[in-house]
Amino acid sequence: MQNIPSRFDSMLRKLREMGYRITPQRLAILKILAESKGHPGAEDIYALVKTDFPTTTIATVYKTLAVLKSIGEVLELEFSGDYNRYDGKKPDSHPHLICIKCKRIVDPDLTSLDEMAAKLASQTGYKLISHRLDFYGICPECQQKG
Amino acid sequence: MQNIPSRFDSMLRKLREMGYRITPQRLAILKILAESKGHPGAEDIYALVKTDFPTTTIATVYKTLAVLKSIGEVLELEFSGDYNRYDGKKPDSHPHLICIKCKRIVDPDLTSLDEMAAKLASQTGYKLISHRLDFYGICPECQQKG
DNA sequence: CTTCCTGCAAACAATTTGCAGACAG
DNA sequence: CTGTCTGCAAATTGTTTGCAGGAAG
Repeated sequence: MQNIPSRFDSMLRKLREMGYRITPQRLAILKILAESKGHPGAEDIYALVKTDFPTTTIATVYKTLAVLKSIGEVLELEFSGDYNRYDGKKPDSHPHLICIKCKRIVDPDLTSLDEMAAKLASQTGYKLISHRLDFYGICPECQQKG
Repeated sequence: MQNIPSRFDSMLRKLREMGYRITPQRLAILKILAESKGHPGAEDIYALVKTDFPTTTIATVYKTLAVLKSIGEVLELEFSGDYNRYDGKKPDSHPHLICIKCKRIVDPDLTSLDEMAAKLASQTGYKLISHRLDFYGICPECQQKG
């Protein structure tokens, strides 16, 4: 568990380090990413930013997300049908558990994936950069609702 | 390893069973999926079909892929930036090893994922339907080319 | 014959881009 | 001041859809 201020601070520091300008819109987006418990999409973030900065547009959100992606401070989960989801709390590759009904995404505790990756790299000669592991299923709540 | 005729035949049989019509275009697409060594995208398939059936359109390819997906005879690998890729040889969830330079996708031999999934299901109460495990890296050839 | 499929074109939706004016440093 | 960022609108791209004619069964 990381506490909220530290993620916000480290994102902010990294932005400064890399020479990016600190604008109110960017601060708002950082705050949302650092605080959001789930894995919001661009539109979710946009809706939240707009309450404080009504003139903001979705393009600004996407541009800021692109910057954060490029400096490794946000993890983008791509979905070709649905919109992409963003994880600013744990920006490095990690497994996700996705409910195909309610679309909720949670982070399960899983070990042994790193060992698997290391073995794979030595077996194949690939230089592994990242990975993606998603499990698709139906969460307990949705199972009850039928 | 499955041999080529059997995948083609089982796809064809499944289509028949489910009451879908067997058209020359569909046969051509089945053949491509059953024979292709890689993980072609819709445009790749389209280009191949067009050599035999010049009037075919990409819409037909997508519609056929949708049918095959719905009966579980093809696995769709979604990418939000790039085009999706299709695997007709092994239509069930399995790990992939993706080169971020040349975009080649291969199937590594990995065990232990099923155990991991089983443990996850019992720990979380989710009913797991499928999963997706992609490793992104740089293949040996691309490492040499710099 | 009847229903499903094909081919064409237009529609879609998430994301990206170009540009002029605004603002951070 | 200067270069980057914002906001707006238009472009992009892979994929989907509606519909009329054509073919499978």
